[in-house]
Amino acid sequence: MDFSGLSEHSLEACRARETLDRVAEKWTVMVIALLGDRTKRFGELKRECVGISQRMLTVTLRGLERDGLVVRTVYPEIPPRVEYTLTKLGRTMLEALEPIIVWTESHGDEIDAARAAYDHRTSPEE
Amino acid sequence: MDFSGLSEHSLEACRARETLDRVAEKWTVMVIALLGDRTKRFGELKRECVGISQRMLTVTLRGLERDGLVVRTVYPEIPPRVEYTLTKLGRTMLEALEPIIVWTESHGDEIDAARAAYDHRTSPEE
DNA sequence: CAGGATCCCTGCCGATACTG
DNA sequence: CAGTATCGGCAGGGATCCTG
Repeated sequence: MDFSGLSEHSLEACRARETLDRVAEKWTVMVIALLGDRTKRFGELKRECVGISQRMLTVTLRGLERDGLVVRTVYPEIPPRVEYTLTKLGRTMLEALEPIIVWTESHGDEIDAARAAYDHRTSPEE
Repeated sequence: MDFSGLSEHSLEACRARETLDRVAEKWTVMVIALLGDRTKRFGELKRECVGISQRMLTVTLRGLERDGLVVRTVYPEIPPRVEYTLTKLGRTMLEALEPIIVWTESHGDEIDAARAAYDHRTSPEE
């Protein structure tokens, strides 16, 4: 594992953080993961992204489209139908995301435990 | 690659997102990566995290300590010396982070290009 | 040196209402 | 159905000043 690019060159690091901001955008990872299955419609994503607002789904999808991670296809029908699909770039990103997604799923408990222990140490009262 | 856990169970997905929020915290990834080299002092991290404020470095490190990803060691000297080290859990997280860090470094240009093309399509004026 | 405490402002994001 | 537009709260985070 070589992180010299990150730790030695601040420019590289800044660049990485810049791109990571996109990953960090609250709903990005979930939307990308949901589209990993297959092409989906707007309403479908909205249903599966529990808790997301209509506005944020739109904003997130626009951002992903802008970054070339997702393609948006509009079918001129009534009622309208819009489908979203991962691009090739989007799929490589999902692959790169997989380890950290798996990590969060398998280490969530450890973090909760560490957090509880920390909170108990710092404020044992109550 | 199986993301059925993410796409089929919204609870799992929520859980993952919750943990990912921590990863998303503006400086988390950079600090973790910088500590990947070796144990470092507060001032050292501050110098290497170009652009971070003193406050945010403190806040970030406290969060990481709380989550059991980093250990904080205070040496009772004058002037004070405080060192930060990745825990075992922290190192596994860094490993899981590596692919996406590498991805951002190697696909930054593609994203920039896609973005420029998108912006040109939607607002060609100027 | 390594922070704690304050002030303050920006922009993220949710809620709501409206449209092709 | 799949958006756009608008308003508003509030928390993330920067700048600054102070301390053991």
